[in-house]
Amino acid sequence: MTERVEGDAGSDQPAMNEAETRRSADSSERAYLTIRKHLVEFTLKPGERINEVQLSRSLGVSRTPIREALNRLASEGFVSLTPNRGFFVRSLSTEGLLDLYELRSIIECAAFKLMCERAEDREIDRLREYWEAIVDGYRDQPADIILAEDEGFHLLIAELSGNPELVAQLASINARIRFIRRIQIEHPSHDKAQVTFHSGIVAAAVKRDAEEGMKLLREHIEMTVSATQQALKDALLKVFAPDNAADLKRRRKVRDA
Amino acid sequence: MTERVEGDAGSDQPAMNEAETRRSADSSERAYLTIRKHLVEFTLKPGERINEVQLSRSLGVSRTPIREALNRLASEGFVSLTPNRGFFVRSLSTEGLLDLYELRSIIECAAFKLMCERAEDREIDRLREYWEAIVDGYRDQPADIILAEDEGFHLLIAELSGNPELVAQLASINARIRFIRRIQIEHPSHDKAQVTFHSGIVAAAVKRDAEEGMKLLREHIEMTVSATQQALKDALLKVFAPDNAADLKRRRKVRDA
DNA sequence: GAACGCAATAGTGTCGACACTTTCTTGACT
DNA sequence: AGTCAAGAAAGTGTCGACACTATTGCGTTC
Repeated sequence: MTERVEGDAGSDQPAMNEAETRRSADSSERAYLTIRKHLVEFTLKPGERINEVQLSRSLGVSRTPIREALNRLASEGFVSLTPNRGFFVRSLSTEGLLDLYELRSIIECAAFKLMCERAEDREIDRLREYWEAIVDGYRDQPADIILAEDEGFHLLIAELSGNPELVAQLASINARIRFIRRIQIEHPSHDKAQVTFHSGIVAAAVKRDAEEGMKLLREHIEMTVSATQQALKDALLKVFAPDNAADLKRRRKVRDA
Repeated sequence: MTERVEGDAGSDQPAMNEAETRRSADSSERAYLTIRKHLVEFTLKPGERINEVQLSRSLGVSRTPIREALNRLASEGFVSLTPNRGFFVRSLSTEGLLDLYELRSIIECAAFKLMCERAEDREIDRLREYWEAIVDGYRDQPADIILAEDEGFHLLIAELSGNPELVAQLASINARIRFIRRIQIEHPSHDKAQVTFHSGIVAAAVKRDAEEGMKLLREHIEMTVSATQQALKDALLKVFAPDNAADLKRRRKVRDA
C-alpha cells in the first residue's frame, strides 16, 4: 500500500512529474534529492541528528529508500554515520569550507591547464560560446540561475580537460558548497567582478595561456573565500537565530540547574 | 555458508586514518569490505552484473546490508547502478585508470606544495622518520606490505598539507587503484627506483623545495603509468583466460546460431 | 526456418516487522 | 537533595516477503 504524500514536505520536487516517460517512481532517488535539498537549505541543521522514521513519514515512503539516500549522502560527505546512533548532519565549519574551496581551486586549476594542453580549437570555442550566450543577462538573473550558469561554465572547463574524474570531483564539490555559494551570491558583498573574471578566463583559454588562467582562477577563488567567511557567519546567524528548540531547552536546563 | 573474509586485513585497509564516517563491525560494513575485496581481486569481474541474492547468500546476510554496501561502492565509483537492472561492476578501462592516476598526481602535487608552505618543522620530521623507519626492509616485504607502507607515506604528506579533504580524496583514489598497484608491484617490471624516489621526496620536503618535490612526484607517477599499462594487460589476461562462464555461453550462443 | 509474441522465471525496489541498542524517565537508596 | 539503577520509550540495523520489472524460453504464425 503506497501512501503517496505529495503535499507535505515532498514539495521540493516540483516539475519532476512526467506522466509520459515511464520513469520508475524510484523513491530512493527522490529521497536523495529531497534530503540533500533540506541539507543545503539548512532545514536540517548542522550537527542535528537525523530521525529516519520522521523523515520516512514526511516523505511518505518506508525507511529503506531513506537509508539508501542517507548512505549515499554519507559517502559524499553531507552527513556522517555513527553506528547504532544514526546519521548526523555534518556541521560545516568555516574551516571545513575553506578546505573545500582549496580543493576546488586545485581541481579547477588542473582542469584548466589540461584543457589548454589538450582541447581542440572548436572545443575552446564551445566554452567561448557558452559564456557569450549567458553573459548578457548574467547579473540580472535570480541567484539560482546565476549559480547554475556559473557551475556549468566551470564544469565545461573540466569536461574539456578530457578527464572525467575531474568532472566528477568538481560536480561533487559543487554540490557540497552550493548552499553557501547561493547565500553568498545573494549577500550584499557579492561583487560585480564575476563578469570580468569569466571573460578573462575565456580570453586565457583562447590564448591557451594556462598560467594566466590559473592565476585568474586562484585569485578569484581566493577572493571568494574571504567573502564567504562573512556570508557564512550571516547564514549561520540566520539559521540559528530563530528559536532553536533543542538549543533553548539545553540552555534552560543548564541555567535552571 | 558464511564466507568470513577478514584474514589478511592489511590487504584491503592499509592506512585507514580518515575522518570519513566511522563504522563498526556490523553486517553492512563487513559486506562493504568483502565486496570491495572481491572487486579489487577481480573475483567479481569488470562489466559483470552483480546478483544481490547470490551475494547475500554467500555472505550469510540479507539483501539489505548488501544493498547498503553496493550503494556506498556506487558513490565511490566501484560499481554503477542502472535502475531496475541492478548494480554492475564498473569496467576499468586502461583509459579510466590513466584518468585516475592523473587525478592522483594532481592531488599529491598540491598536497606536497601545501605541506611545504604550511607544515611545522617537526611535522616534516615525522615524514622523514616514517620513511627512515621503513626504508631498510622496504624492498624485501610482500607486496601488500610495500603497498600499505607506500600509501601511508603519501597519505602522511596529504595530512601534513593540513587539508583533510585532500586526505579523503587521496584515500578514495588509493582504494580504487589499489588492485592494479598490487598487481604492478608483483609484476617483473616493478622497478627498484622506489627507494630513491621516496628518499628524494623526503629530501625535497626537508628543503621545503615544492618545485623539486612536485617534479619528482609527477615523474614518478608518469613512470608508473606506463608500467601500469603492461601490468593491466597481463592482469586482464589472467582474469579472463580461465573460463568465464557468462562470456563463453554468450559466444557459444552466437556461434551456434 | 525465422520472427514475433506470450508465458515462465529471475531479480530488483520497497515494505512492514522485529530484535537489539541507545536514550529518557521514574523511583528507590544513601 | 543527589546519585544511581531499573524499566520504558525511542530509534537503528536487519530480516523475510511481496509487487513490479526485465529477461529468458517456448510455442505459434507466416
